[in-house]
Amino acid sequence: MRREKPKFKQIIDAAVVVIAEHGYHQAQVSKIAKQAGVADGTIYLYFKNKEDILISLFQEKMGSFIEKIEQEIEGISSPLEKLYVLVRTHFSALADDPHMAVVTQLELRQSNKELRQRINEVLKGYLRLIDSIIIEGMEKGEFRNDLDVRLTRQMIFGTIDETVTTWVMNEQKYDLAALAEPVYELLAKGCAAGR
Amino acid sequence: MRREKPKFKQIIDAAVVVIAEHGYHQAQVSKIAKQAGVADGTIYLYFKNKEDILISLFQEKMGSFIEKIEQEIEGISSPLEKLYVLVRTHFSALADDPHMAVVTQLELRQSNKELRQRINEVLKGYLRLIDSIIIEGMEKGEFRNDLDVRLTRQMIFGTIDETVTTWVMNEQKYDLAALAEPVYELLAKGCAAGR
Amino acid sequence: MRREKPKFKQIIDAAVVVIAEHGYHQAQVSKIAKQAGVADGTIYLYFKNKEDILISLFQEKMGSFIEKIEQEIEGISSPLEKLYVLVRTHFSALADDPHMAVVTQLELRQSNKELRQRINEVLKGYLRLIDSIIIEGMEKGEFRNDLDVRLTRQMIFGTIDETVTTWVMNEQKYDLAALAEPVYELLAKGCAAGR
Amino acid sequence: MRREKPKFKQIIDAAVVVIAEHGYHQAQVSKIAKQAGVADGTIYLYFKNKEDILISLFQEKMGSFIEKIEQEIEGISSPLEKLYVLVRTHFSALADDPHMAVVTQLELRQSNKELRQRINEVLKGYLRLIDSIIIEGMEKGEFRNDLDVRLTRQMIFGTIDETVTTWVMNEQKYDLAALAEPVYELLAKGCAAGR
DNA sequence: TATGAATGAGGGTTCATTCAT
DNA sequence: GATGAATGAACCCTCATTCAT
Repeated sequence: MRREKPKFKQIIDAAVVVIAEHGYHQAQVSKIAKQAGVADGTIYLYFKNKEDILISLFQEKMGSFIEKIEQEIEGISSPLEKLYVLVRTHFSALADDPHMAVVTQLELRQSNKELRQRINEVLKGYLRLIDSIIIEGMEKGEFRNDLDVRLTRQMIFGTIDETVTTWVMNEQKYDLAALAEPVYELLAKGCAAGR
Repeated sequence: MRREKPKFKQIIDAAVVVIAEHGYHQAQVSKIAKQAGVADGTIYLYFKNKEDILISLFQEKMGSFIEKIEQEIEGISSPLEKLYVLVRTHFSALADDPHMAVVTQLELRQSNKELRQRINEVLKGYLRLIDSIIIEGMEKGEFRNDLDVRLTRQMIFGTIDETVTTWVMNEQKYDLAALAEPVYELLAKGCAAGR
Repeated sequence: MRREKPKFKQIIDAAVVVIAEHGYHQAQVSKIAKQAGVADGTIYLYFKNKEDILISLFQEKMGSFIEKIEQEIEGISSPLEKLYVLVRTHFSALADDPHMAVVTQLELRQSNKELRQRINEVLKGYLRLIDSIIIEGMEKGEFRNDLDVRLTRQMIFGTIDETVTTWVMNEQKYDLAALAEPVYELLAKGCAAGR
Repeated sequence: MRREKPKFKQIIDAAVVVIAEHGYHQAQVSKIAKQAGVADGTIYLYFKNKEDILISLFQEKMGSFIEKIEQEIEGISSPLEKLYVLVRTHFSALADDPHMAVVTQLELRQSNKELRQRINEVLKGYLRLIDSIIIEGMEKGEFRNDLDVRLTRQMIFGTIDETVTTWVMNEQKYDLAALAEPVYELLAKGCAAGR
C-alpha cells in the first residue's frame, strides 16, 4: 500500500506547505520536491502527475479529517450534541493546522473543474455524515421533522465553510474555535424541534 | 467613463460566454476577443490586463445584481420579508442567467488569490446589505436580539451560496427558484425571535 | 497560402541548417528559432508542432526536388536517357546542397516511425516517377519487357540511395556527380533490352 | 568473455522483442530489463550503457547473419551462384525472423548518428563479403570486368536493402523469399559478362 | 552478482502582452 | 481608435544511470 511509504506522506506534507506559502499557481513540482527533500523525479514514483498529488493530498487530509470527526461523534447519542461536536471539531482541526486551512479554503479552490470534481467526491463523505446527523435528529425528535435534508445540510455546511473562509481571509486573526458555540446555536435554532 | 463605451460591455459579455462555455482556464484573451468581435489588441484599450477583465466583469455584474436586490427590497418594511425577497431574488437572478451562474459559482473561483480578494471587495457590498437586514431585524424585534451579526450573515450567505453551487454542480437540473421558500424558512428559524 | 509567407521558408531553411550541423536529436525548437532569427513562439504561428516543421521541410524540399527532376526529364523521349538524367539530377542536386544531403540521408531517418511514414508519402511521388520511366521503357522496347516494375524501381532507388548515403557517410569527400554515369550504366545493364 | 554469459544473450533477445513490439523510442531500459526478467541495474553489469545494448545486439545478430551466409556460400564455386545464394539467404533469414526484420530495417535506423556509424562498422563485414564475390566474379570472367567494385556493391546491397525495407513497411504481407530469384536476375543482368 | 529506489537534466509548447502600422 | 503578428518566459515529466544494500 503506497500510502504507508513515508515518502508518500512526506511529499503530501511538502505540497501543503508549498501551496500554503506560495499559492496554488506557484506550487511547481520542483518546489514541492525541494520542500520534501527529494528529487523531482521521485515525485513521479509516488504520484501519476501533479494533479494526482493534489487529489491525494485532499483524500489523505480530508479522510483523516472525517475520521477524526466520526471518532469524536461516536458514542454521543444526542444528534444536537453531535452537531455541536462536528462544528467544534471542524473548527479546531483547521485552527490547529493553519497551512491546511489556507489550502482547503482558498488555494485548492483554484484548481480546475476536473480536480474540483474529484475533490467533491471526497467531500461527499463529509456531507453524508452531516446528512446522517440530520436524519437521526429527525427520527429522535430533536430536530424538526419537516426538514429538507439536502437544504439543511447545505445550510450547515455552507455556514461552517463560509465561517472558516472568512476567518482565513482575515488572516486567521481571531479565534476560530471560539466560534463553534455561537455557530452551533445558530444552526441548532434552524434545526431543532420547538419545545 | 470607459464603462459607457459599447465595447467595454461587449468584451465583458464575451468573457462571460467564453468562461461559461470553455471554463476559466480555457478562456484565453484571444478567445474573448474573437467572441467579442474585436482584435486581441483592442482588449487592452479597455482593460489594463486579463485580470482587469475579470474584476470588471464581476464588478459590473455584481453591481447590477446588488442594485436589483436593493430595488426589490426597498419599500418593504419587514426585515424577515426583506430576507425572503433577498433569497428569492438571488436565486431567480441566477436561475435566469445560467452562464453567469456557472461563472460566479464555479469558474471565477479558480482565479488566483489576488483576483479573489478583489472580488471579495465587491462582494462586501452584498454582505453589508445582509448585515443591514439583520441589524434592522434585531432593532425591530423580528430577529432575536442576541444574534452575532457577522456569524448570522455568514450563515445566510453561506447557505445561499452553497445552495446555488450545489445546484450549478448538479447541472442546474432542478428548479432553483423553488428553493427560495424552504431556504428562507430554514434561515428564518435561525434568526427569528421566538413567537 | 502559408507557404508564400517568407517566415515559413525562413524557418524551414533554418531547420535544415540546424539539423545538418547539430543532428536530428540536437535540433531543439529554440535552436531553430534562433537560427531563423525569430522568437520561439513564432515557430508555432507557422507550424503546428515540431514534427510539422520536419514534415513540411521534407514536403517543401522533396517537392521542388521532384519538380526539378521532372522538368529535366520532360522533353526527353528516350526512357534510358530519362533514367540517366534522373540519376544525374538526383546526384547533382544533393552534391550542390550538402546540408540537405546530410538531413535526408542521415538525420531525418532518425525520426520516429510516424514521421517517417509521412515522409514516405512524399517519397511515393518520386517512386511513381521512376515507375513511369520503367513502364515507358518497356513499352518503347528500350527496357526488357519482363521486368517486375516494383523490383526494378527498388533496384534503381535502392542503388541511388545507397550510393548517396555512402557518399554522405564518407563526409562527401569525393565527387558524387561523377558517379552518375557509372551508376546509370550499371542500372541500365539491369534494365535494358539486350541486343 | 561476457558474450557467453546467458544473461548477455537474454538481454539482447529481450531488446529485440521490445524494440520490435514497441518501437525504438519506446524501448526503455526498464522495459528491456523487465522483458529479460532482470533488474534494471543488472543491465549495467553486462552493458556499458543503453547504446552498448543496441550495438551488441547488432554485432551479435549481424555476426551470425554473416556467418550463416558465409557457410551457405562456402563450397560454391560460381560467383553468380554465390550472389544468388546470398540474396536468397538474406531474404529467408529475415523472412524467418520478423522481429529482427522490423528492428534492422526500421527501428534501429532511428538511432543517433554515432550508433549508426558503429552499426556501419559491423555492416562492413557484409559489404566486404559482397565485394569478394564481385572481385571473384570478375576474375573468373562471370562478371563484366569493367565493374566498379564499390558501385556494384552499392547496387547489390542497396537493392537488397530497399527490397526488404519495402517488404517490412508493407507489414510483411507478401512472400519475401520468393523475391530472391527475380532480384537476383535483375542484379545479375547488371553484373554478368555478356555471353 | 543482483537489486530497484532514487536521481536530475533537459525541451516542446502556450498565451498574455506589445507595438508598428 | 483598431489591428494582429510577434514575442519569450515559464514548467511538467521522462528515463538513462547510479549505488546502497
